[in-house]
Amino acid sequence: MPELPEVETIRRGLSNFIIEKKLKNSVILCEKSFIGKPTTGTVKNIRRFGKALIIDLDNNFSLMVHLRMTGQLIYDDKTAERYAAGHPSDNFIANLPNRQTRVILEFDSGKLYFNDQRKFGFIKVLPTKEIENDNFIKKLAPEPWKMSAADFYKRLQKHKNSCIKATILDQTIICGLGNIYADEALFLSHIHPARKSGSISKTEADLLLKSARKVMDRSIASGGSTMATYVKADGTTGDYLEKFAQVFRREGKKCSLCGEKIVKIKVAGRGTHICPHCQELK
DNA sequence: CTAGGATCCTGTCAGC
DNA sequence: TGCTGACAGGATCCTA
Repeated sequence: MPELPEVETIRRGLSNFIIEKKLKNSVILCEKSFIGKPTTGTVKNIRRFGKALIIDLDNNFSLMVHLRMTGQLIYDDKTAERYAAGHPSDNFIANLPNRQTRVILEFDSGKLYFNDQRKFGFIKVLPTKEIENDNFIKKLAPEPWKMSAADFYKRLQKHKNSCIKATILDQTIICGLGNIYADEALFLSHIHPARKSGSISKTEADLLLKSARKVMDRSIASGGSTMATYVKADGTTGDYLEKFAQVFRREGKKCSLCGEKIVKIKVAGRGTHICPHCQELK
């Protein structure tokens, strides 16, 4: 579920609450959701690699958190408001723990709940120095801001027989986009998601890269695409979908550019939203 | 090596 | 009401 902007939003938000707090105990309610040996230590830093969140402790170990499709992190300190971010669903955070709570990280003050309906996500403990050698982390491609147009074009050519949407969803080709921002970036670029990557011109690749940066920049600036069902202690409410999304989950509504109806199709095995007029399948 | 589909898991919703 | 299949903001594994 959460894509790069959501994870970045979580990183920033959570930093306000758990930096310098001591992790004292890990309650593992679902074995599958916790990889490695539980550890204790004080939180020194929170980093992000693509959609993965890294919580560095002062004992040379780090917690890697990947929310995958339905993960949520909710920090609850009885003395403060609750901070919740991740997969949008209010019933997840109504009572804690609840039946979707997989792990509880207990700090010297407050608890961080890891909820995950589908159990695809995980928290993994590993030595801090090995984070960048982790199988998932080390394969990640650069994020759009760090990739040149020429490099991006070259990567598309390498996967010329895949459809462009599948290509930009592959984190080893370009890192950070998920289903929302892939659809939005392709719409802004007037590119049909089912086109072969090899058919994308240099000009189109350049526009697509810029669009990817743009949709994610906007989302980060508005606190992610999280819906207003969140309880956020810092007062922010992610509203990218309401404010900026042009196609995602807007099937049946009018395209903001031409007025034609947005339709939902299936591309690369994923629900995909397009304006059939603005995004022609050449 | 690439490309496409199945798969992990739980929950919800549309349609019969 | 009860059942069934499709689908879900991700990534990996298996096959050809």
